[in-house]
Amino acid sequence: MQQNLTYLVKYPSRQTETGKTETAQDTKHFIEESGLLFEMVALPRMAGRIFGWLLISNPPYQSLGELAEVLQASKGSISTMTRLLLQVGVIERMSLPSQRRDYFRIKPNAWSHLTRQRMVQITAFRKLAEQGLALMATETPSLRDRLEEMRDIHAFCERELPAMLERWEQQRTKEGPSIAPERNHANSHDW
Amino acid sequence: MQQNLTYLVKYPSRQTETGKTETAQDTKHFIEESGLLFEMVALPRMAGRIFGWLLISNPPYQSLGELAEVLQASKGSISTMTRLLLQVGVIERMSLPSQRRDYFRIKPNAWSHLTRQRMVQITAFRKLAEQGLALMATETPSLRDRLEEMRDIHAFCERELPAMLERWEQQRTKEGPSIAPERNHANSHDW
DNA sequence: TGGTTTGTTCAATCATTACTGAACATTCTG
DNA sequence: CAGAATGTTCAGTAATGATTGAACAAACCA
Repeated sequence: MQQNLTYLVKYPSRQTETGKTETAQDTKHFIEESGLLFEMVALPRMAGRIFGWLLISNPPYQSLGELAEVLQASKGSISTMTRLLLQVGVIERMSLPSQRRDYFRIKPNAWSHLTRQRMVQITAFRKLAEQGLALMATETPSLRDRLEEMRDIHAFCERELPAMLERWEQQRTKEGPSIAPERNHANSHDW
Repeated sequence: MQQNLTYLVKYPSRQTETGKTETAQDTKHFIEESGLLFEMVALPRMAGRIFGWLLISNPPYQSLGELAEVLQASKGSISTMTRLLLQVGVIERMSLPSQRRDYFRIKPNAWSHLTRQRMVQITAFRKLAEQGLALMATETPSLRDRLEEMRDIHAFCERELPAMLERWEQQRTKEGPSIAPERNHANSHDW
C-alpha cells in the first residue's frame, strides 16, 4: 500500500531540533492523508498528494521535477495530475520570466473554486430531479414528493451557497489583512 | 457501456398514451444518469442506479428481488449496495409484518443525511489543515497562510452548514404540509 | 419435517482507472 | 547550431474496485 517510504530523506528541510526524522514521518503522513482525502471526494490520490505537498512545501512553489522527486512519481503522472488540478482551479502555474522551468503553487482562493465546482454537482442533482418529475408528470402528488424534495433542497442550496461564500469572503478580507496587510492575493506576483 | 438496454420492458407501467416506449427509454436514461451522478460524488454507480429507480418507482418501495430484476444486476450486488445506501442514510428498509420480504425506499430527509455525510469530509479537511499547521509551527507566517485559509474556510462551513440546513427544514415544514398535510415523515408507516 | 422463498457472504472475474516509462516536442544556452 | 534541461503524450501495465454467481443461512409454510 505504501510503497515509497523514503521520499522525504531528500527533503529534510523541515526537521526541527526536537524531532529528528519524526517530522519527515509526519510530513509523509500528511501527504498520504491528503491523497486519501482527495480520493474521498472523487479525485485521484496522486492529485491529493501533490496538493498536500504544495500545502507545506518551502518554498510554496514547486517545479514538476521537484514534485516528481519528492513524491517518487513519474513525470508523466505529475504532468497529468497538475493539469487536472489546474483545471479544477486549486493550483496555478507560475513561470518566472528568466527561467524555463514552470512552478506550481496552491492558488489563493482554491477553496472557493472547489465550492464552485461543487455547485455544478448540486445543479446536476436538481436537474435530475426535474427530469424525474417530468417522467412522473401524470402520477399522483404523493408519488412525486420524493423528487420535489430533492429538487427543492438543491435549488435551496444553489441559492444559499453563493451567499455563504460571499459572507466568507467578506469576513476574510475584514480580518485577514490585519495579520498580513501586504499580501493581496488578487494580483499575486510577489515572489 | 450500456449493456442492458432491455430491463424496462418488464416494467412498462410508466407508459403514457403519448409516448409508447419513449417513457421507458427516458426511465432508463434517468436511472443511468443517476448512476453517473453518484459516481461523481464518489459513490458506486450501481448505488446510484438503485437510488434512481427508487426515486421514480411505483410503488415507491421495492424489494431486493425487484431491484435486481429491474436493474438487471445480481442479488449480491444489490445486497451490497443497499447496505451502503442504508449506511449513508439515504434509503430505509421496511419489512411488512406479514411478509418475509424486505422493501427499500428513499428515506425522507435523505438529503439532510447526505449533507451530514458531507460535513464529515469538511471536518476531515479542517483537521488535515491543522495537522499541517502543527508541522509548520516554526515557519514564518506567510508560509502558514495557505493552511490557515484552508482551516478557516472549513471551520466556517462547519458552523454555517448546520444553520443552513435548519433554515431549510424550517422553510420546508412551513410550506410542505400545506400541499400534503397528512404526510408526516417522522413516523412514516403510512403504507 | 422438508421444501420454498428471501437475503447475505465471498471467492473469482471483469472492467476501470491510475501510473509508469519511453518517445517525442519545446525551449533555452553556449 | 548542437546539446541540455524541461514538459507532454501515450501505449502498456499494475492496481483497484465493481459485479457476478454459487454456496450458505434464515425465515416461513404446507
